[in-house]
Amino acid sequence: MTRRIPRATVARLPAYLRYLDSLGPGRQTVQSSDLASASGVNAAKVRKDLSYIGAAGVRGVGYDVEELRALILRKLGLSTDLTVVLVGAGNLGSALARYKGFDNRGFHIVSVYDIDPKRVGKRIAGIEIRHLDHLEEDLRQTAADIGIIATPASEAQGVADRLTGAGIPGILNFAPTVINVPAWATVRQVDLATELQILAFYLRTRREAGATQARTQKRRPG
Amino acid sequence: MTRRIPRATVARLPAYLRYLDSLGPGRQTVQSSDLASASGVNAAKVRKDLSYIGAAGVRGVGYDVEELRALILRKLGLSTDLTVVLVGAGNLGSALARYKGFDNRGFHIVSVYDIDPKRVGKRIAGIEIRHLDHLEEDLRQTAADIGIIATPASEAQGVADRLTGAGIPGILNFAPTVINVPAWATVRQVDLATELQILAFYLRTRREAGATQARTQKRRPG
DNA sequence: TAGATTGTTAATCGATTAACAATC
DNA sequence: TAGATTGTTAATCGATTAACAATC
Repeated sequence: MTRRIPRATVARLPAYLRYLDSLGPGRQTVQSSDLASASGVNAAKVRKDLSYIGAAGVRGVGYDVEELRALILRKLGLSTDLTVVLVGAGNLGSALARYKGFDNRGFHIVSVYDIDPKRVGKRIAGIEIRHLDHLEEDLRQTAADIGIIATPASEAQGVADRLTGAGIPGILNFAPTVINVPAWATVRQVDLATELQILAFYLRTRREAGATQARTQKRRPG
Repeated sequence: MTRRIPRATVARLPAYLRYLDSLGPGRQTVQSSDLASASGVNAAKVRKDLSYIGAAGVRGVGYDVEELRALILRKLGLSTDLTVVLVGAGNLGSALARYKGFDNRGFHIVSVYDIDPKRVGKRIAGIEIRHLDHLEEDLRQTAADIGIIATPASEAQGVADRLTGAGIPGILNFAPTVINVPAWATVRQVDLATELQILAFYLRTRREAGATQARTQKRRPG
């Protein structure tokens, strides 16, 4: 009987993995406190997270680096590489196609689609850009695990429908719009401008807190 | 006395804003249920979020679109445009420099830096790429609100130190590593490969749930 | 054994949601 | 007035954290 892994824990596992990957080959064990400071959380939380995935630490010693790494990879579903198709070969799409960080971590972009005749037929990172019309037949030949959407917002839902229609269960959406998919599929949304907007909120808050503090300090008798 | 706005609420405000922006000029009011379905949350949550920022809805009618839009912009600290410097003019950095979604939403990239002599002096989106050595003197001339880091992971902490050292209060980090900044500054991290890894987890979980279901169904008497 | 660190409990905190009175 | 929708309460759920017994 497998216990359910909390969402928040899942979201932190990649950070732990990244830290483990950054360690030299000489390192045998890690402590929860190391993982904590490397990923910006509390050591108790790290231990709790690791207990959710069933990691076996040794009291007084820590966790075995290789064992923990393999366990996280397995739990994340990364024991085997995943195939990815990318739709949208514009600005962002091209950068994603060339991004080394995907391939390094076992995500292989197998094809790139666009509808712009000026782009179709060209190559990015060695992959020929195909017309979106070929999507369904290509996927019948070779299924894919994940579709990345890097189109304008106006096209995103239509592309998502075609991706899920062709059986792709996972979508990473970079278009700045919420998309709906069937219940059996999963979407994650990355909105670059949203990130800046959230940052802007905290800048404003800090600025005002700072101003308040300055006023408060001024009021103090010198 | 301003009430503190919860983190989760802040993270949703940009989605509400995006929906309001998508409405035609004819639309006078919106209901919490509209905002809810457009941003994938519950209508009660929308109303709670909006009450945190002090929105004045009208019972039986809804919220005034323009008033709400202006309020969210103000609360997010977007009443005035913000200036951004970008460090790293590689693959991803170049795409970010050209990304229309930033400028559209009031984030103006004013300069781009790199250390590669093959890139320095060239232009992206009309902005000349300058050598990183000029960062501090440039920022003394014209301060900036936000620094975007799009360098390799190995350089990210050093760049963050220089950005905060030059007084930049907000950092959006695309390098796949956690960076530390002084307490008065704010960082947000966007890790593209991490997003795929989290997606992979849910794909695996769904796949296994589906397999279990299939087995269970098989066991049923036909 | 002494020191270190895990694994887990229990308390706390924060976010979500249903439900409905208030009121346009 | 009747219908619609907000604003808020109260219950619930999930995540975080301190603290410490267990144990290598």
